[in-house]
Amino acid sequence: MELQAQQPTEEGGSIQAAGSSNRWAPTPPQLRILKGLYYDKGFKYPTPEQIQEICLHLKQYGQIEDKNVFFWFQNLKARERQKLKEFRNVRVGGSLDLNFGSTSSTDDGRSIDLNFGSTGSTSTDRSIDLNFGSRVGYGVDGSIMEQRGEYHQEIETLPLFPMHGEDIFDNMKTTSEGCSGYGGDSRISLELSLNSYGDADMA
Amino acid sequence: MELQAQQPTEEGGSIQAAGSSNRWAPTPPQLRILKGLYYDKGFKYPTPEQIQEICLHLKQYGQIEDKNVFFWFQNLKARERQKLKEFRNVRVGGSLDLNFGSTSSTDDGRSIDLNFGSTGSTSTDRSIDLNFGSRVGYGVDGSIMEQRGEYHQEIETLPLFPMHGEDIFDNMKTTSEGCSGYGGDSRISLELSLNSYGDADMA
DNA sequence: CTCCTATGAATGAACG
DNA sequence: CGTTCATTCATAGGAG
Repeated sequence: MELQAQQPTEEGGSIQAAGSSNRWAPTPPQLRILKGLYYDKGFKYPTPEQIQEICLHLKQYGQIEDKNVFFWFQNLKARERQKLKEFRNVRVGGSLDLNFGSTSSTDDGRSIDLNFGSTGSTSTDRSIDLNFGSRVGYGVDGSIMEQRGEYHQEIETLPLFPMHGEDIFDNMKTTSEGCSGYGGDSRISLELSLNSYGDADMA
Repeated sequence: MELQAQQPTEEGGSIQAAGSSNRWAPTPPQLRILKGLYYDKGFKYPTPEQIQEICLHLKQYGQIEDKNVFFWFQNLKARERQKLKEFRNVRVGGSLDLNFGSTSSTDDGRSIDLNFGSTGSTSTDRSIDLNFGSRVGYGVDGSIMEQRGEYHQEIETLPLFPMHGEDIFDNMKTTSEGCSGYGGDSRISLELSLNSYGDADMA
């Protein structure tokens, strides 16, 4: 939801001059850095803080926002995983020794030039059925989730509907785990030193 | 990649009614109601009972289950919180060295000038956006992430198979048989008489 | 110009 | 609850 008009108007200096494309596109330098982080450093799970830092630095090379960095990592991870998964399906029972880098994280592996299934190949058939079977039994009878309690910051007791006053569910999880208590603050110092990353994009 | 069965772009909307996708997609009316509850009434913490009732009413506008409502609220809350926290304690100061040996690191200081469009940030932000419907691009304001403690950094233990298919809802009432005590009395009258809440798309 | 691919973006679902 | 995964939508840019 939140389908808001994403007119880059807010930003005086958008990427492109006159609203050409509303979509962010990484500039070569930005791409180089991002790839460097991901492949060379194996940075696949940047924390929000790191994302901000990365974003800040990338701003030197062009307009960019946190979400762009966020999505970039998310997409890259997702796509790599997706392709790997497909491979597994293809080589079902097969003895093909696909010598792929196979998620060689924290090392090299940036030579991931997965290029298969291009142009009508019969195999690429992925069945997205993880034997769900009964699709979870959350019937209408009442699927309870973790509802912490009936006190928040301010219960407005909105009478959206009469609750009969009768407590139907008197036993929910009540997961009272005071989770989210990290408190820790470890400054990670990424000392990247790569200097070669085909600025000429890939392919 | 693989050929994605994309909508033939018939209607403006693109909701694969039922049977197509495994994933639930709110129909415009449902979305309107949900948003109305969340933004208009500030209803952000529905109890299990309320979730069921909401779900029940939303079924008039399309297939939907409890968990959908539950997730919808959860996601909206989470995302909204992310955006707000983004502006707070922007303690950058990490040592993220993004200078990959090239391109003069004109690090003229990391002035945290995250130019986020909507920097309102207030406690009562229940009027975030209700602009959708005119499918003319979407995108969001322009900010995500939040800064919290970081716990996983070098770990990238990717589970071979996330494997889900487990009943997310632990369970529900087990002995409260009285749940159906209001057989015909279930006058769940939600005040879903919201005003215009951007509601276009296909219906 | 049309078709196709790569990829940014959005969001439902799920994990810990 | 915050974060991550999975799936899908939409579009810029290249090939034909």
